Amino acid sequence: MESSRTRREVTRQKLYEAAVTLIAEQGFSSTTVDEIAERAGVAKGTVYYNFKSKTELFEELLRHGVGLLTASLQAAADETAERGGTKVEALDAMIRAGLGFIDRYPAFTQLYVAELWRTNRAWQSTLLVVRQEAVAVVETVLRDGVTNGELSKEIDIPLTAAALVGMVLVAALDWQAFQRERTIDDVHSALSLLLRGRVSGH
Amino acid sequence: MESSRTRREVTRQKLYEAAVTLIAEQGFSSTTVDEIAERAGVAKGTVYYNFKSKTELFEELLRHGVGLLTASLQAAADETAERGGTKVEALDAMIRAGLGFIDRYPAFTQLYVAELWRTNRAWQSTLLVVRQEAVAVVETVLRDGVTNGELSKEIDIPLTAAALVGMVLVAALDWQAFQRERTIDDVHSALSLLLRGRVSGH
DNA sequence: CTTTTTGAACTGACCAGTCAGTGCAAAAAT
DNA sequence: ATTTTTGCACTGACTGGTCAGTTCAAAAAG
Repeated sequence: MESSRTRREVTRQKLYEAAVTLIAEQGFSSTTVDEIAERAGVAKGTVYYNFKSKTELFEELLRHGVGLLTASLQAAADETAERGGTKVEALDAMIRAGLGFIDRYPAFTQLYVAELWRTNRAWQSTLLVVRQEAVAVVETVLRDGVTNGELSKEIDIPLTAAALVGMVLVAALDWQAFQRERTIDDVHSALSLLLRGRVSGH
Repeated sequence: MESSRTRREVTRQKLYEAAVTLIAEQGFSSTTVDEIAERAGVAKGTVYYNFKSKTELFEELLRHGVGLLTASLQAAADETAERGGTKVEALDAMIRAGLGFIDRYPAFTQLYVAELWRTNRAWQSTLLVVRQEAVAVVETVLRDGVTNGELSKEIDIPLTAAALVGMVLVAALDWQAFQRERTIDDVHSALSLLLRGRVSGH
């Protein structure tokens, strides 16, 4: 049972990995279950032994991926706080963590962005929950920064959080897709400059 | 002849409008040609009379939409220049124009973002061209700002342009999807603050 | 002995694209 | 003035193929 959970775990992981790249490339509907099974090196029957349906496989994939992202953002924020860093430093660390995540799981990010704002989809409610968890991490840091006077009281927390997340997401996807020659540090510096307001002026 | 060209034009426009919302909601593959035809109030054959294929309809839709966006960004930049405004003001005006566009065509924006970073798709090359046109407008303003000393020489133009576009896109889509009660001015102020570096400090 | 996986065959719904035919308005012929 | 022709725009039933999901007996893993 202990060992069987492991075997099952391994198969599920292989299926996640196969599904995430295929769906990122082609979208959910034009990715077939046969393709996923083949890429994972597993029989089609196994997919249905492990997941109720193609949709359920996808929903669990979303939960799994956003869980990793949220944990990584939270860890970056916590480390900065422990070191006694400022909130801007925490945001900076979170940008870096976000970039690291996207670098490690570009397909997942792509797929997440592609699905996030769609309405009328089976997994809409799953996405809503999962998005809220991720955005909440950023919002909390912003709120703390305003409370302790480090950040301007004028900022609109939910909108600024969304804008920051968007800035990182889009810059990173663009980097992956169109500007491969850049290093993660290049991207991080560009975003850091924007965050710290050093674009205009000097 | 005059009237027949108009009739075709009207039908195509109806098909664009039907396709854009359906594809934004459901994605390209799970939107059927029958649905598009029904929503447009025409027969399925009419779709194929007007477009070679479902894919071609979609590609022309992309060209059409991004054309509108690019024109609107360019107009904002030009107006600011004519008034003798600064480059930061021009960027600010472009943010506003971008938000206006997204407000007017939310479905199009959604669909554009969902498709932009997908690889291995039939319309990849169309998207590449069309994206470049839009980003180039922002890059030009940034470049001019650096040249005339108004913007920091340290900024990385392509990455900063991508980040700015991303900030606007994601904040606006989030506004449309999750924060409907906000006005366009709220969103604009939040983004303007970020652009002008007034988030940290005062 | 139980859990998990295999693989192949099958079903039934669904869908992109086709095509023979309709309607109609303007041009040409009478 | 009336009839005939032309061709554009559109129609919708039909086809050939695809794919999610099922079934199951047998094998492998533990």
